Parts: sequence; C-alpha cells; structure tokens
Amino acid sequence: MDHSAGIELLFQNISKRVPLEPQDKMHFKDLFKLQKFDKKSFLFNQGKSGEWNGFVLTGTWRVFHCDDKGSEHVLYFAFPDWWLGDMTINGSENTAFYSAQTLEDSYLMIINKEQKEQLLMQVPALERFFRIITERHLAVLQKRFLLTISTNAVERYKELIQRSPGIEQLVPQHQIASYLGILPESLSRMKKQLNSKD
Amino acid sequence: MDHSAGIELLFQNISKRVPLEPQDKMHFKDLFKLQKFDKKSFLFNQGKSGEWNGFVLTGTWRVFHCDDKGSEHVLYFAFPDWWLGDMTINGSENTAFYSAQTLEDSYLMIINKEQKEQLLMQVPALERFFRIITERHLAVLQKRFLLTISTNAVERYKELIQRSPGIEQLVPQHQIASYLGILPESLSRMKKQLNSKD
DNA sequence: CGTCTATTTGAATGTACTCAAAAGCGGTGG
DNA sequence: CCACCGCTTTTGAGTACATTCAAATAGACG
Repeated sequence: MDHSAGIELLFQNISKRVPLEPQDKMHFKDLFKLQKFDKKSFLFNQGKSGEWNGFVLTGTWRVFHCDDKGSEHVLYFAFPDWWLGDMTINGSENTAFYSAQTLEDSYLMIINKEQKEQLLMQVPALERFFRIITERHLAVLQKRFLLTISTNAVERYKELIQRSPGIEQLVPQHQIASYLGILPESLSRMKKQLNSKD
Repeated sequence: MDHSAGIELLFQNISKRVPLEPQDKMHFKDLFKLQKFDKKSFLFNQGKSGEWNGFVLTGTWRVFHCDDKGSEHVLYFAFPDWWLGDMTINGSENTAFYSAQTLEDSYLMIINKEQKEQLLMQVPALERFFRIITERHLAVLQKRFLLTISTNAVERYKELIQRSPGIEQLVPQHQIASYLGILPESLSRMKKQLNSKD
C-alpha cells in the first residue's frame, strides 16, 4: 500500500457520491497522508486532542466511549472504505469524546481537522460529499437507536449479523456485545439459546 | 407571523453558523413558503412521500416512528428555531420513515426537498450550513444513544429535564416516556419514586 | 355533563445485569 | 514442544429494572 494507491481508493469513495474534477483531486492529493497503524493503536483518544480524521484502506477499527463507571461502549466499527472521525462538541474543551482503535494492523489516509476545514472551503464538492455522508450516518444511527429502544437484544443481534455478515469473524464477541448495548455474558447466553433452537 | 418575518428568523438561524451574502438571501426568499399547521397536523407522514423540510417559527413538534407492533417512538421534539426533516434512505421506495406532527397550532417555513437540493448546489454557504447542523444532530444522537445503552431510565429522565427545562410544560408525559424509550406506566412510577425522595 | 384520552396504581413476568467462578484459547518463553 | 499467562467465553445463582395486562382515577374538550 502506498500513498497514490490510497489516494486512488479515497477518490473512488468520494466519486460514488459527488463528481470530482481533476483539479479537485490535485487539492487533496497532498493534504491526505498515508499512515500505518499497528494493532491496538489509536487514531484519536477520548479526552485528548482528536484532531485527525481518517479513511480506512485496510483493517478493522472500533470507535468507542468509556463512561464514568469505566465501561466501554462501541459506537461503531469501521472497515475498509469507511471514514473515521470524532465530531464531538465537547463543551468548551476541544477534546475527543470517543476513541478509535485498530483491531489489527491497518493503513489509513489521514487528514488534520483544520486542513479538512480549509479543504471543504476550497472544494464545494467535498463540502457536499461530507454533508451527504453525515446525513447517511445520522439516518443509520436513528434506525439503530429506534431498534435499541423498541426491541430486545436477540432482535438487535439478528439485525447486526444480517446487515454485516462475517462481522463475527472480524470482531471479538465481547465487542459485538458492547455494540449491541449488552454485556458479554448476556451475548454468550443469548447465542446458546439461539443455537439450541435449531 | 408573515412570510418576511419568517424569512428573517430563518436568516438569523443560518447566520449563527455561516456568513450569508445578500444575494444568498435573495435566493431562498422565494423558495421557502410560510405555512400554518393546525394542531395535530403533519409535515410528513411515515410511509408517504416525505418531501418537505421545515423550519419551526412557532409551536412544538414531535418526530416519531411507528414500529411493526404499532408502538410509536419519539425520535426528537422540535421547538421554534429548529429544523424538521426526514432524511431516510428507505431502500428503493422513496417514502418517509418518520412522521412529524404538531402538538399545537404552528407556523413553519417549508421547502420542497428537490428545491432544497437545487438551492444547496447554487449556494455553497447553505451546503456548508447543512453539513454543520447535520454533524451536530449526529453528535447529539450519538450521546443520547450512549446514554440509552449505558444508564437506566432515571438517569435519562434527569438528563432530559436538565437539558430541556420546561419540556414537561410543553409535551405530554406519555410522549416524554416515548422519547426516553420507556412506557408511560414506567415513567409515572419513576416520577412517584423520585418525588417520594424529597 | 359525558366522552375520550392521559395518568396512576397493582400484580406478575421477562430481560438483561451483577457477582463469582470455571473453562477455553492464543501467544510467549523456557 | 510444552507450560504458563492473560484474556475471552461460558456457566450459575440471585437481583434490578422495565414490561405486560388490567383496572381505577384524573383531566381535557366539546
């Protein structure tokens, strides 16, 4: 994986939503950096600066928040071709509310938040792109939220493995439990129940 | 309340996030329509077209989804100076996933989704505006989601009345229960408990 | 005043949590 | 190659929180 291959994947990802002119591509060619992340390293870290956004080239990531009681809650997983970012308004302090950690060695295209802001000013197509994908993220989370308050963990588990088949090969079970909003013990019991019904 | 007063409020709302040129204002002056909604009427309706976005001038709204079992779940309430819209990707069918209903007589500035898309193309500042407020909505929902999976209903109730003091005077209790993701009976019991502890 | 809806109260049930401990699994060093 | 360590998953018993179903009370609106 090298820089120009990463830029090309990034370009393809954006082109799925908005048309990009060659001069637009020139603009972000230099602003995005390729970076390798070792397993278990962080792109941003709760309570710290959180000034980087990333586009996943390879590897699986988890974005999570650690609450006052010390429990971690997975907000989402990110796979190749996904975007990673913390868009928190964390009061006056400008610290991240979430942490992003790789589950395995990973390559990202990363960009500084300030530079991203500048880039969006210069390239209206990108502003449009991020408006569109943010709307999609919001729509997805709205449905997940409704699913969470209207059904039990069994339904949420079924929905997840249907929506993301193969996720159980990529992500350890206790983190899937965290994503579903339940404890690892509960997920284990649940799966036992489901298997016994075959 | 007349059209130019509505446009003025809308202009002020947008100006809080992005600078607007006089010619930008000219652009949407005619695209936004003032409309009065009687109590209990809808801006968009689950399963139907859902082609209107709105900006609340007066009145309180609820946006909710009705699940397969027939239960309604409040996604959010909207007050004056808030935006209303359904941004669902509902598969191939282009129908709304949510309904928006007024709790009282209300005035909105409304715009057709197609016209809005055109407007965003023409006015980059507006594209930027909607990117920013969508990010904020996402950030708010992320926190609400985490609160929902990490705490019990008492904590969520306390958080709500702290964040929106006076909401209990505007919204009936069973709809607050729905927003919290619990049944009206549970909220009633909860409040009794809380009162007995004073 | 009567009807319709919202709220309260009660008893029984279900779902997931807590605390505790055992079993499984993967990686590392001897 | 095996033994050990740390981490993940499983299992168990008891508990907390919110639901279900049912009925009574209170409030709002015409």
